[in-house]
Amino acid sequence: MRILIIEDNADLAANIGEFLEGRGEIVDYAGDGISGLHLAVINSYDAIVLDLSLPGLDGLELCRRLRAEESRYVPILMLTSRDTERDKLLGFDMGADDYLTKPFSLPELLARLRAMARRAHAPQSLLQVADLELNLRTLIARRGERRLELSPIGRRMLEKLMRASPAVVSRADMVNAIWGDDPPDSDAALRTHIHALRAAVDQNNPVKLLHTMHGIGYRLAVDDAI
Amino acid sequence: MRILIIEDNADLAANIGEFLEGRGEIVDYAGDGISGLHLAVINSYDAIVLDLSLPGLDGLELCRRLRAEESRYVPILMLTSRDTERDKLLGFDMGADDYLTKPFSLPELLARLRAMARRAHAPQSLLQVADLELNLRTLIARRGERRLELSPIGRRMLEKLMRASPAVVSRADMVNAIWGDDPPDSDAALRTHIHALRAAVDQNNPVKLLHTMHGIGYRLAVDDAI
DNA sequence: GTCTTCGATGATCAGGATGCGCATGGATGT
DNA sequence: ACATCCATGCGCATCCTGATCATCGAAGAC
Repeated sequence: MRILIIEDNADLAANIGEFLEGRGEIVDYAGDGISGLHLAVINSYDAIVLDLSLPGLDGLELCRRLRAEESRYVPILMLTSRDTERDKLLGFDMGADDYLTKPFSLPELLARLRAMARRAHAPQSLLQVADLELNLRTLIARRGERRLELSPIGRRMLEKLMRASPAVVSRADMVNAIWGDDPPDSDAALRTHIHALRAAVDQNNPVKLLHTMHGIGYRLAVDDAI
Repeated sequence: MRILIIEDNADLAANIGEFLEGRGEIVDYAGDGISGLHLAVINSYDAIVLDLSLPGLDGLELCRRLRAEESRYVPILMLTSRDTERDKLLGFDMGADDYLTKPFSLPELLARLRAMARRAHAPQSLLQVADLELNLRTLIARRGERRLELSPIGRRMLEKLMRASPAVVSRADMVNAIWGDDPPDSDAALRTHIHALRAAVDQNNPVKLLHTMHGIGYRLAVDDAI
């Protein structure tokens, strides 16, 4: 998952971030509301951790503005300092999906983030394209009866491609989905991973699913599909 | 937006309704399938929230009957109680546009409703001229049943021509559409690409679509059209 | 009306640029 | 030690371009 942390307490943000990164998530940070909103609009996150009290633009206002955007829906988990704040929040209900009162345990934070993200994708928690399927809960991918061995990056690429299918995923979108703001220097890395993914998906199968759109990107679909 | 909620659980319906009204939406209620279907046919909603399990007429059946109507298409979001129910749904696919498994977050429900409504009014991503079509999402072009092999520049030229059809696209416009501010030195490049595009589109077909307007530009249309 | 003329366009091809697949080895973290 | 990731280098495929020659069409001369 790609997660945005909006939190002005640098120590807390670092704590959360290190923990999440240790569990294989990709984390971006924002120290204030303005830059947080900006990042949230620019990029596409699977979930946002948002502190209620922020300098500049507070959590409630940020939430409201983000929901006002007609763009993609992003699950938001709000952090509050005291129970009283939280109760007040529930009355207001500015559009957060879940709440957590400090102090909290990091494993619980992660669990809630995953639950939110899973619900957000609920109808598609089993992605299917032709005889290829990816279970987002177990993270197991299959092509027919054969189970595919994928690296974490390979899985994310596959997920991105399957969600977009049968549309094309541009190289830029793919790079952004995998590495976010910090892509590797050359684009050779993407080529290498595509190569590995293609080997996993299409090897030993006459029906090819992963197609290259020269100069544009990649596309996952049965060849003659629309 | 005007939204219809068909849900027999009065508490849940009230919850959803209050939330949506708090966000400025207009909400109608139905407590069972029969009255829900009636309301849906009489009025014109931007979206419908439909519980799968209903007394009298269940969600699937209601969905089917509503789709059988020759009237306006209404986006339907189906609520299901358990993942198992949802899996069954995916198999049946009775025409709902989206699914949400209880429990769900209200902001997400709203986001999905808005997304559905927006999608219902989405700009056409399939361009058509006679039996020629170009899918802008998959970037696949067809002439009848035959699939066309196009280069990136060929695709952009075709898109430009199809959008303009049946009007003429001047050479200057075409050059600008493809290369922008940095056109090639000679106009030979454009001629070459037009040649390639003509070969792809009109070869082996008595009905020619790509016409040259001498001294003006190019035009994509059936010969005898205006 | 017909012919002539010349600029505009079509057809074709080869060289060069670019994009991409693929194999390999080193770097990194666990 | 192992998996994973990423950079390098090579070779192939595709694409783009410019050159050249053939053809077409509009406009004026007769």
